[in-house]
Formats: sequence, structure tokens, C-alpha cells
Amino acid sequence: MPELPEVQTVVNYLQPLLRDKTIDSLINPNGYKNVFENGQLSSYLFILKGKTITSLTRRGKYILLNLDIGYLLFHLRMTGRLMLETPDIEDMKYVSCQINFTDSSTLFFHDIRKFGRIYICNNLNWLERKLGIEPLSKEFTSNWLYNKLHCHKRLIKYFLLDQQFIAGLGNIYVDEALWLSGIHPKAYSNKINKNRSDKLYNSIKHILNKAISFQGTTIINFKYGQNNIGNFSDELQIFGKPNAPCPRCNSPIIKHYLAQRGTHFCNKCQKY
DNA sequence: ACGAATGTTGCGGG
DNA sequence: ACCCGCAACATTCG
Repeated sequence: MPELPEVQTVVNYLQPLLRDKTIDSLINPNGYKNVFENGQLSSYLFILKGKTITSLTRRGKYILLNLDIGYLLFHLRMTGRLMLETPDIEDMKYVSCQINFTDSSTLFFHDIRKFGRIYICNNLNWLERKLGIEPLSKEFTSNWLYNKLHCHKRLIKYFLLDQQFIAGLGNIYVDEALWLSGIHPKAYSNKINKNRSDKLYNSIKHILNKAISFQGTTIINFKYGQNNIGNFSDELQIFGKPNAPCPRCNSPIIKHYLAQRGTHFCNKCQKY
């Protein structure tokens, strides 16, 4: 579930708590196979033991634990949670990794659907190759967006979901940003004129910033810390509201499937 | 009760 | 190049 605002919320929460902690050991209490993307638990343990966390940052939807040497990365995928609080007993079966620190605190990677992944690496070159621009960075400009849209002929929803172009948008914020800018999700990227591209640019930044200030969106699973939820759910205009009246024109919100994802839009005020 | 859907990503195929 | 379908998995909803 977590998209950029949710991942940023987790990073903001954990950053002061994790800084300066030194890794003592790693445990995979339930023996999940696919959690570790770069080898076995034993090699992770060998590399990470004794390493200290200098800071936490975010890149796209990845959480970066910057170590004194190298990096430990988490991707939450659909249901991942990263928490220093101990999960309830009945939730321990969902813990896909446990990191014990030398101060005897423990970081839990809790993940119901087990899609979440953990990476170790010496540098971030592979990640930079994989991911596009940060939508909240100063490199992301209205001209950058307009030019990129016109380099490709993609349905705009596909374009915005593609992490190789813009890193961090997901299903919720794409639907919301397209609604806000009055662009139909099936509009072709190269047919969007400068005016509408600028509107999309402003909508993306506005939605992401606002969602971060509300600690993200909780539909079902997103939580950070012990049990805190994201409050942007109440600010959603169309996502998850099929048949509800469009807040702008009262026409009923349509839900179709695009990219195998539920896609919400107003057929009247979102144009091709 | 059972099939479909859930906020993600990666792959193969047309 | 680009879109589709499916897979990974557990739970909830209609």
C-alpha cells in the first residue's frame, strides 16, 4: 500500500529513533524465503553485524538505512511495516525479519502478504538506474514533466505509475492527481498540452506534500509506529469512491480497471 | 461460500 | 515501445 507519502511518514517517524543504533544480529523468525533480495540471511548477518545506522532517507518507495559502510534498504510493497514496537503475539507470525541492535532494541519488519523486500548494497547505483526523478526535488520541474510526457506515447496513468519516470507515485495519488488536474487516466501522454501538463505538475506536488503533512493515507493496512494511521484518507476526493458524486461537477465517479488496478475518475470533467 | 479485489513490483508474451 | 496477464501472498468483502 505505501506510496511516497506513507514511506516518507515511516522515515520521518523512525529517523530519530534509529539513528546511531548498531546492528548486532538478524533473525528470520518465520523462515520466509523471498524476503532477502541479495542472498541468504547468513550473508546479510555477516555483512551487517557491527554496522551503525547514520541516517534514514527515502528514495521513491524505498526506505534507506544509511550505514557507516553501505546501505540496508527496505521496500514495503503492499503490507510491509517497519516498527521498533513489538508486534502483538498473534502478529508475530507475519514478521519477516527482526534486527536486534546492540542497545537491545529490535526493529521488526512486519509484512502480512510477504511481498516486502530487504536489500543490502555498497552503493546506490543500481537504485538510481532503476528509479526516475524525485517528484519533490528541485530537479522535477514543469518543463521536465512536459518534455518527458512528449518523449513517450503512454496512457497517462501508466506513465505516472512507472517508477522509471517518476519515483514514488502509486495508485491512490495517481488517481487523485489526475482528477485534480482534470486529465482522463487514458489520455495519451504526448497529447497533453503545456497548460494541462503544468496543471498536472502542480497537482502532483500539491497532493504529495499535503498527503505527507497528513501522515499518508490509511485505507486498510498502512500504519506507522505502534498503531498510528494516515489521516489523508479523509482528504481523498475520488479514490475508493465509485458512484459517489464528483466533488467538482457532481457526475458519478467511474471505476474501471487499468493496469490491473482499480482506476477512479470523473468521465465528465477529466478530459482526454 | 467462493471468487474477486487490495495501496507493489517483475516477468514473459504479443 | 507499450500494454496485458499473471505471479508472489493473506485477508476481507460482496
